[in-house]
Amino acid sequence: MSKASDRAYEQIRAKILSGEFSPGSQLKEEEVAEICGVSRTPVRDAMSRLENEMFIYRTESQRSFVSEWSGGDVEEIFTLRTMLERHASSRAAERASEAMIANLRANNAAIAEAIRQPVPDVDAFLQLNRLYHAMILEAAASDRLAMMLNRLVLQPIVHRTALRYDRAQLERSLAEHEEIVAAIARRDPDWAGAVMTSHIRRAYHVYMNQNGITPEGF
Amino acid sequence: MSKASDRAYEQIRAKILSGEFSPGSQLKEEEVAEICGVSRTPVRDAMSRLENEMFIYRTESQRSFVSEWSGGDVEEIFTLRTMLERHASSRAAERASEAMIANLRANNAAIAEAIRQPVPDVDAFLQLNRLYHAMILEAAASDRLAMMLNRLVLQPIVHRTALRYDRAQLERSLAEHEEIVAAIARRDPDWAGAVMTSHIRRAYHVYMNQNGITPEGF
DNA sequence: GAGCAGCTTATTGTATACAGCGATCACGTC
DNA sequence: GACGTGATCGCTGTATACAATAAGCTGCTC
Repeated sequence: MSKASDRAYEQIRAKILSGEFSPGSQLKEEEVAEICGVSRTPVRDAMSRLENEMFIYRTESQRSFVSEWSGGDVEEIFTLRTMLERHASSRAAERASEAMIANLRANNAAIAEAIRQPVPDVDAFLQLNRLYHAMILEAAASDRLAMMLNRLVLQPIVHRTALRYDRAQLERSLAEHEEIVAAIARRDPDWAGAVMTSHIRRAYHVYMNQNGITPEGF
Repeated sequence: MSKASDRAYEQIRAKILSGEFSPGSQLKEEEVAEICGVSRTPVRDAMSRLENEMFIYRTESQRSFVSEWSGGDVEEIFTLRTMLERHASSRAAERASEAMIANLRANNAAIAEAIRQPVPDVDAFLQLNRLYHAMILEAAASDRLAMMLNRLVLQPIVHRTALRYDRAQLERSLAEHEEIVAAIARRDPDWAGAVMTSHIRRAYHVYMNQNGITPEGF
């Protein structure tokens, strides 16, 4: 969107994720406006977006507070993501054009190059990974699905910076990406959906382990 | 939300659904503000909500237009609704408290009474029906699921006023509601999910028939 | 006559002032 | 001392004025 409103959005979001705005604390428009160096108008805009994304919630009297997240929320997000992404890849298997399939393959090749460096380029991996999921979503050709999923995917980035990737995990992720493309190319929605399901579920368990929520290995 | 912003939202939405704001036409904030008798501020609020619900879309230069709907959109909405409501009723089967189950049963009893009048009370049916789905959603205990589903359910009301209900259809709908509650009471998520799936799919086909999109009976 | 430059106008973005509503606290009453 | 009741104040909702940006038009050039 527009500049001031965007900057406000990014800043507030960053402060929530970093903990500077702690869970449960109240966000007052005027106060936030001063911090962001803009007026209340763009702040209100930003806050309504953040409310949609469930970073903040409002009481019945319209006061805003930073959402408090539990392990249950993380589970919920991944469960919904699983359902939606499975559906997206099934649809993609039915609808993707040859050009889209070629693009997916090219993306996977780029990922392979990024992670097979002497020291894997994790930033490049993450970016290409996002792009890959976005391409699947585009191939699914469902605006509403895209909207729901995008809102959801924004969220679990909470502790993302803390995630550690070893080479085996990166390779496994790539192998799944390739299998999904194969399933799409063969026009097999069940296959595509199944691989995507395990792809997301695995990501979920990696996430939970790394955040110490489930102590045992997998 | 607040009063002016809410009224603007309702008015704009109504005018879109009635066709007074025709698909593809531009909505200018000032113009709409005058029509609604409020200032641009609440209109902007309302329009951003409507954008979220995909009633309107914005160009890259931030101008707003009324969305143009196709049969594909309707299919998409029902498909997503099916997936989400199936999930909701499965979760409800795992989590609903005894009190909630009792409430669901009471609701179904109220529906029975409404539709078994000499002339069925369709308005009461529709309201109780909405309540029923809201209760399932509450029992599912997933805020994000609720948010997604609510945004989706708002939409297909497009031609709702045109829907005709005969007694057999109402009875069938009630029977499904009762079966879903039975499945929840038995804590059988697959059963609950399956009945809900067919419940929504049937509604979809009724809708399509009544709007003449699929000519053949079912 | 086609295409581009620059101006004009239409529309959205932001700031600010004021209105309204609910929360909170102080005071009085039982 | 607890609880209701009223006043104060803090925060959000709305209106309006102004700024910025993009679309469209006009007239110029080739």
